[in-house]
Amino acid sequence: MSANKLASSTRFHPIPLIIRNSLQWINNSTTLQSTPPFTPKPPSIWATNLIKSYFDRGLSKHARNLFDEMPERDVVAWTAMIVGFTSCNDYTQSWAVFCEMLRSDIHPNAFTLSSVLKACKGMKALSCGTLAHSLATKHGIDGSMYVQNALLDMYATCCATMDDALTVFNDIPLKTAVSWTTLIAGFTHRGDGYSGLQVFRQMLLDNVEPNSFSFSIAVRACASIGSYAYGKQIHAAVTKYGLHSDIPVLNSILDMYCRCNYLCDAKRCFGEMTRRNLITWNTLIAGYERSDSSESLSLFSQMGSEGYEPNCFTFTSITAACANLAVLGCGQQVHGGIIRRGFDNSVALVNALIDMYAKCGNINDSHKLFCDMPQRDLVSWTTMMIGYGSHGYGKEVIKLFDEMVRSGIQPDRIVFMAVLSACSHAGLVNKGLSYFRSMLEDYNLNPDHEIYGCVVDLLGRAGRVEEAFQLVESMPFEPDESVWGALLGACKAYELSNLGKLAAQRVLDTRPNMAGTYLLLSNIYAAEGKWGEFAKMRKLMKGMDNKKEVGKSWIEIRNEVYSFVVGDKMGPHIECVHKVLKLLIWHMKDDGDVTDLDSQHES
DNA sequence: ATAGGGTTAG
Repeated sequence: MSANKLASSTRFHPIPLIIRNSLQWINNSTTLQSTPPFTPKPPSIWATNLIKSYFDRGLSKHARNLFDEMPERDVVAWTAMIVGFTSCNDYTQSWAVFCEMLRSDIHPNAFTLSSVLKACKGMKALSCGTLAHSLATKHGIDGSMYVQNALLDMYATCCATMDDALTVFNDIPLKTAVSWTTLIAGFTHRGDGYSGLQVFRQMLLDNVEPNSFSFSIAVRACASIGSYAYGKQIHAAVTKYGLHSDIPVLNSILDMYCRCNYLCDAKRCFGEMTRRNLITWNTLIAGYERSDSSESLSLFSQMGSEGYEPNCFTFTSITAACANLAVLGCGQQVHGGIIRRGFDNSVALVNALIDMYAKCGNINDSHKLFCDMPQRDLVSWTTMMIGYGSHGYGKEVIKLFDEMVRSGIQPDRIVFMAVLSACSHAGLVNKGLSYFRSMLEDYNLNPDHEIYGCVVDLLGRAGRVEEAFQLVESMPFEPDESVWGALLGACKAYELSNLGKLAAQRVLDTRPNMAGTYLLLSNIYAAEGKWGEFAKMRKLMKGMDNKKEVGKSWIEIRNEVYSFVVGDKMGPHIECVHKVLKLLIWHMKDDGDVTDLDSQHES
């Protein structure tokens, strides 16, 4: 029987474990001369061992039943329960067991507190964490290194700032690599990779030897600030330290190269890995999804032929890849694979499917998935709103927003961007402005550059360009290129050349390489008949990489994707396309319903 | 018999 078969046959029959444990005990007692061979271990030790084994197999119910039947339960047994629930990510149960333990007058030790602090971290429950902290002080075990590191981790994860975590860190007399790594992770996981890297540097200056854990989080910090230069240096250090075959470290290096947009380095790193796991593949597939979705799909099939089973992470990236490519047929097949594996209970994955159907033009399927969800998170609502918005259903977006707030979910900046952009495209200007005001008044959210960009776009599209300009002037911070860009778009559409030139100049001040801006500017000059200026702009554009500025459209017909740009000759098919277009226009005129989606006026 | 930090999606 293979090892695999053995594992699966024991999964639902835990009895053989007892036999295995007893054999182990017999072996131990016969080999160790100092232990009397005929004294059996107390039953509570047997039971505690068994509890741990149950949890290792995910059988928390069995563990709980056994624990309930134990006549005497010491700290170790209680702690094993707390550790077990935490390892199954059932933090609430873990905390409940801890409270039950306190009620039973059992004193927690350092093992118990470091474990329960991990549960507090998992629940992000600062109140529980501080209670555990005071108990640690009360029982005089706050000097334990394990407890100190766990406190540091809990405060870093649960608090709004790093202040409390830093206080704990500074009070640790002997800072080990674990303490330093926990602090680096604290900064990095809240998005402050820069501080994370500074702490890593301080760790090296303090002559604390970094290990594989420290390296992987330091590389993650580089990825989060997009620093290829630091990332590459740390990669070199990893090789020097002989950690070039540590899979998690290499996975984070791979991810760093992907996020810094150095796909060549990523592919080389991947090729040099002698050992890989599922995360390795998922990292590369996710990396390619962002910049080369079709390559991402071919990596997916390659992964399958090498015998790896995709998980939820894999499918999320693959679904996003189908969305980016707008390949409905492929996306539907992926959806089938998700259902077949029972992954369709994952909220994140359904969110990705909603986005995929919307981007493939199938907004009804998006809505059906959204309605059938037993649970929705903020991303679900946002994705559905962006989908409706991009299809021109402005009023549906507003309905969804109100429904979301009623269901008790707090909106964030991204949701407001979805609402504002939907209002902008549907011409619901006043409605959009009232949402803009309500952001700060009702939800205490400070509008940032992107939000101002949306509002400028909202006003600009409706032709209220003067008001848009006044808004830009009254902004509490310096407008950036997203704000000026929105104004420029409006100036172009309404042929306001003077303001347009000012806006374009501002965009170019901040982003001198934006080919699209030169294009808009050159068109303004062309419209004015200033052909000398026009030629100058076009000449400036020539030298730059403006490949990404070309707006592409594509359509999937019989499993083939055809993409085309404005004025494309599209080979032999173009004649046929024109005929179909003519027919479509004729039908639309006949119906008198051409502007159906664009005509949602404010009521 | 019970305890620590790291890597993948949205």
